[in-house]
Formats: sequence, structure tokens, C-alpha cells
Amino acid sequence: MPAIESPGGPIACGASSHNFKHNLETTVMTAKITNLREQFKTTTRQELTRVGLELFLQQGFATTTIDQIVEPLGISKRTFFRYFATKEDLVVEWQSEMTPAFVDELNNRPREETPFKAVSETLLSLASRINTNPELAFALMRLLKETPSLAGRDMERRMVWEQALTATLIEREGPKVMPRLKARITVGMAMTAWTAALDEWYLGGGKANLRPIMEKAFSLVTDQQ
Amino acid sequence: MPAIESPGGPIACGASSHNFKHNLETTVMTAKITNLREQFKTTTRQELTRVGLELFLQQGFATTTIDQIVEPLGISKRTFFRYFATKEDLVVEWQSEMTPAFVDELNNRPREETPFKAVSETLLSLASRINTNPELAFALMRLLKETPSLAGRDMERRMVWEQALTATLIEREGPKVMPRLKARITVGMAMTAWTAALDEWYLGGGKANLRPIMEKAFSLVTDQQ
DNA sequence: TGTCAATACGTCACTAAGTGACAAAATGTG
DNA sequence: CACATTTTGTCACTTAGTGACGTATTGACA
Repeated sequence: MPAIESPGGPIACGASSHNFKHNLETTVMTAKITNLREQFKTTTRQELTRVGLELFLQQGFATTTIDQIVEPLGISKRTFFRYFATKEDLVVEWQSEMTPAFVDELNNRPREETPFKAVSETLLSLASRINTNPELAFALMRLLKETPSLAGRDMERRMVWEQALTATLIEREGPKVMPRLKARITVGMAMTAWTAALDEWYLGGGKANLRPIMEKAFSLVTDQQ
Repeated sequence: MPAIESPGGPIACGASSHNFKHNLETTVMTAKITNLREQFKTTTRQELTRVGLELFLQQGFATTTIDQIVEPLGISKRTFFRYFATKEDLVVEWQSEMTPAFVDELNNRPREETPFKAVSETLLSLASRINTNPELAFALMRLLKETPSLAGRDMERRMVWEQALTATLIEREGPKVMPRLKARITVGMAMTAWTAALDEWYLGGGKANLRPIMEKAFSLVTDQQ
């Protein structure tokens, strides 16, 4: 069982910690009494994603109930749905949360890069994150592929990224050289290559190095006649 | 309220027909006793999609219950789920059902066309279908955009098309000139243009002519440096 | 036309996701 | 310590979706 990287950083995933209260108290101790309430909520959020992903990877998404996720943490079902609107959000929400990071990355790309190149490099920055923990990335991807409802949400996430990057690209290049349709297609093409590369990596069992596959995919886009 | 085109053909949508039995009997009369059972099922299917889409367009997807769809037809809720696995399938399933038509279209494209051109023309053939009833297409698209769960299923449908067309393209060109990654990207690029064009059309209120937008989108892909 | 197997349907009971309302507990502030 | 705010738990409820089982309808054949 690999470590699970939740939004707040990597968290050990082996020992199924029933010591929820203890974690909270140590957090309080170390955090010098700034915003205790937010601290609690952040921790709860992390614990929920940790336990949830553990169970999903172990026994599948559909067969895991909210009660099973909530029970070892001593949290009520109702509270779960105050943190996550749906069961699926537990898996995909952190992906949407990294949208601003992508936008920043694209904004900070050198001005002399072509639009497509800038977007490609932005997406490539995610590849290195995946390389940090390939086993987990592969397991998560299998979960997404095998669970229809999750696959759908994953596609939605892709659309969110596309829209954000499209808006950023228009801003960056100006609407004259880069009107909406053109921007959308530039981003879409880069995203297409990205997705295709990720699928290729997945079909190979997640063992290959992702970066060269991605670079190959991006070059296939630019070489198209 | 526009007419709704269900898989079996266009069906008038205005008069909310409570004459389910009558429809069935006339069907039997005209159909020369071939396969009565299948006839019944096909009609039931069409009636369910018709009433369902009517209600979804009138009062929204989430606020419409299965009971509301089933009640005017005198069908039980249980039977609904023997025809459609989920509520969402009522809206998107017919799209998946046209996958083989796309595959045929691509297979029958002239051999001298470039791969990208062949796929593009295949997708363009759908545009003319949308032009048949733009008001309905626009209404359905709004439904898809405004309902998260439907948007997700719609994306799934896109993936199904992409995979089918990718496999067909590999077959058509041979795996040597067209390996998997390359085929996937070629199809993905065409689909990207297609989606972008459809969005552009939607953002314009669905009033413009779809075809020129699509052709513009496809040319933007090929003109990419 | 009557009989019988296959298939489709309705009813009932059930699980689980998700929501609204309200009271209790914890926290932030003075 | 007292009070307003926020968070949580409990309870009741709606709705999607499923399994089991009995009944009705159809197809095939005598």
C-alpha cells in the first residue's frame, strides 16, 4: 500500500490510525493557536480523504459506503457531506483545487514561447508530480477508469482545467492574436496529448517513465499536417 | 416545445400522450406480427425517453423523479430501471448507440484522405444531424451543461466515441503507419475541434450555422505550427 | 385452439446517497 | 465568565437503484 498524497502533503497510509483526537491535539500544540477552527477542519478533511482512498483502493468505490469511511474517525455521516458534496468529490476534488497552480504556471511561462509550447510545458509540470509516487498515481487512475461515475467526474475536471487555461491563454496573448475558439483548440490539443500520453503510460502498467511519453505525444501534435 | 428525436425517429412532443396502450396496439396492427415482444419494448423505450426529456426540459433534471416519468405511462419504477440503468442514461444512451454509425462512416471514407481529414469528415456528418433540429439540440445541450452528472456522462460518451474511432483508424491505416498513441492523438484533435466548435455554437445561442464553425475549428487544428 | 416454457412486468422490501431542521457542543471574542 | 458564531450530531425524510418473487403476457408447438 503506497503513501497517499492528500492536498496538505504526503500522509503515511499504512497504519489505519484510529487516533483522530490525538492527531488533532498535536496539531493544536504545534500551530501556536492561530485559527483553531480552520485547523480542525483541515485535519478532518485530510483524514476523510485518507481513509476514503484507502478503502476505495482496497475494496472498490461502489462497495464502500460513507458509513465505512466515517466510522473509524468517529464522524457522523451528515458531517461528511458538509465537507464533500458527493462521494465522488472525495476522490477528485483535490484535482480541481490545483487549477490555480496551473494558471500560475502558465502565466509565468516565458513570453517568447509559442502558445502551444507554453500550455504543453504547463501540463508537463504535472507529470513530475506523478513521478513522485507512480504506484499511487497508477492505483488512482485504475480507480478512475474502473468506476464509471468517477470517470465522468474526472472528465469534468479536465473541462475545468481546459476552461481555466483557455481564459489564461487569451489573457496572455490578447484576444486579437488569440480569439476564443483558437485558444480553446490550442489548449484542447495540448490536453488531448496529455490525456493520450497518460493513457499510454497506464496501458503499460505505469512502469515506464511518463515524461518521454508526454514529450512524444506533444511532438505528435505539432508534427500533424 | 420542439419535437424530440428519439433513436427510432422523430416523435411529436407537444401533446403529452396518455394513450400508451393505443400506440402499442396500432403498432401491432401495422407490423404484421413479426416480433411482438420487441415491438412493445421499443415503443416503451421511446415513450420513456420522450416523456423523460419533456419533463427534464420543462422542470430540470434533478427535480424530476422517476415516478413522474413513469406515472403518465402507467409503468412501474422497477420497469424503468430494466430499460435504463440510471436516470442519466435516459438522456445520453442514444448518443452511445450511434457509435457504430460513426465507425461505419469512418470506414467508408475515401482511402486517399489523410487520417485527420477522414475523422473530421466523419464528425462533420453529425453536424448535419444537429442542423435538423437546432432548437432541440440547443435545449439538450443546455441540459447537459447545467446538470453536472449529465455533463460527466456526456464526457464519458465522448471517450467512447474516441476509443471507437481510434480503433477504427488503426485498422484503416494499419498499426505501422498509425500506432496507438498517434491514432489516439489524431482522433483526439479532431474531437477537440468538434467540441470547441459545438461550444462556440452554444455560446452564440445556437442560432448560427454550425457547419462553418466546425470547418473553421478543423482548419485551426491543421494550421497549428 | 390449448398447453407450456420463456420472458417481461408489478409489488414489496431493502440499501445507500444526499438533504433539511433543530438542538447540542465547541470555539472565538469581549 | 458570558455571549455570539460556527460546527457537529441526531433524526426524519426523499430518491435512486437492486434483489426476490409471484403474476401476466407472449412465442412456439401440438
